[in-house]
Amino acid sequence: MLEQWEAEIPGLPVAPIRVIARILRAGQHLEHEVTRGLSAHGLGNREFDVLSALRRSGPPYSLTATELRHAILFSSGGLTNLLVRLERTGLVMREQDNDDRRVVQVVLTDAGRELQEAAMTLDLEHEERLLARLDEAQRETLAGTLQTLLIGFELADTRWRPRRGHLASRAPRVRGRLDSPDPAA
Amino acid sequence: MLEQWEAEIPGLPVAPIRVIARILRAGQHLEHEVTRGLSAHGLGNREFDVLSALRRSGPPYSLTATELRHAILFSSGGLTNLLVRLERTGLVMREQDNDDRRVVQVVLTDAGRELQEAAMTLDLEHEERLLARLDEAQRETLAGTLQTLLIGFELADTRWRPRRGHLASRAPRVRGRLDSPDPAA
DNA sequence: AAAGATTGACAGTTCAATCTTA
DNA sequence: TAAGATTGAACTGTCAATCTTT
Repeated sequence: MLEQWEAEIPGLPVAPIRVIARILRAGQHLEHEVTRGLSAHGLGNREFDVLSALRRSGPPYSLTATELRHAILFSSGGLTNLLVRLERTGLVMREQDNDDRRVVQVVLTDAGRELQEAAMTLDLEHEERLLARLDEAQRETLAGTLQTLLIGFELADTRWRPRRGHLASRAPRVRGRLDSPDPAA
Repeated sequence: MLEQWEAEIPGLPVAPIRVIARILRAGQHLEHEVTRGLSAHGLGNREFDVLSALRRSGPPYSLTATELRHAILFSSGGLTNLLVRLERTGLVMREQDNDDRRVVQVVLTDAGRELQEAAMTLDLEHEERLLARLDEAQRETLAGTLQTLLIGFELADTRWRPRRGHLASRAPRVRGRLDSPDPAA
């Protein structure tokens, strides 16, 4: 492809294509593969992302709709639809926040937690296979470089940037929620 | 995120997430950015991909629908719709192949070629800015590793694999087309 | 005013079924 | 029989407008 451009339009600054087009194309393949794996559980990619975000947030497995939007880079309306679907299948519940009645708390149900864990187990094996061609050093470097890229994107992109914390909250606690009874502590 | 998983489910083999989730997320950001840039020309991501594939194939700027499907990883029906849109706006033309009347040849019009070149100029500048945080060595390594990943995907995925050539034709010629008059040679 | 969520109109994608040609 | 392309149904996503709450 790069050879084609060089032959057609010599001197074209095609360098960024090598990185960006490949990320996009790899992303397409990966998304397709992951989706295929999840379909065994009747889940879509986005549904799984929501369940996973809730699961890893720890008890009480609850996040606000806005937090979820940032976690999965989704539009406001799109998330509402997603949550409606998940609620209809009994995987999450939506409830109004008592402190600020504008916000919706999304809570993972037991069924949702079980499904997420089953799906994740298979998904991780699948992902491991997809990376088979890379050795440990390559994965390490790749992960690091992507991290650098991502930090730039998330800082620059005003669309998804929350006002407080989120990316900045890499300090002590896993996720500082104020109202968690946190019975497991 | 990895810290959250480790805290919630110790020992979970989350390693692949570092790579795969980041590729997916970076892909989302990049797709969004590229789309934003192209919208100035009234083009979508996929439309631009089609025009670009045609442009870089060289004179006579013509590919079959199936070749385009592989170039942009698209479903059969999706491509038809895409081509209808592009034809309606006068950027490509579809014509039946004379040798095999099942196949459709897609030809870039002059207007399509001009629009592609204008859009690409801006897009490359934009992409360059998106990579600003990476130095030359990082880009080089990243491109190489992604290449390794992609080769694995494209070999394994029966969905998009053409019967002859395509990826396998990394030998002498850029793209071995049999019927090109190739006046530029 | 401004933020959070929802709604409805709209566009784009995939999938399965179909048609034509090899 | 099979391959290439098209069609139509169903789904999913974005966007702009709206409603409620702060």
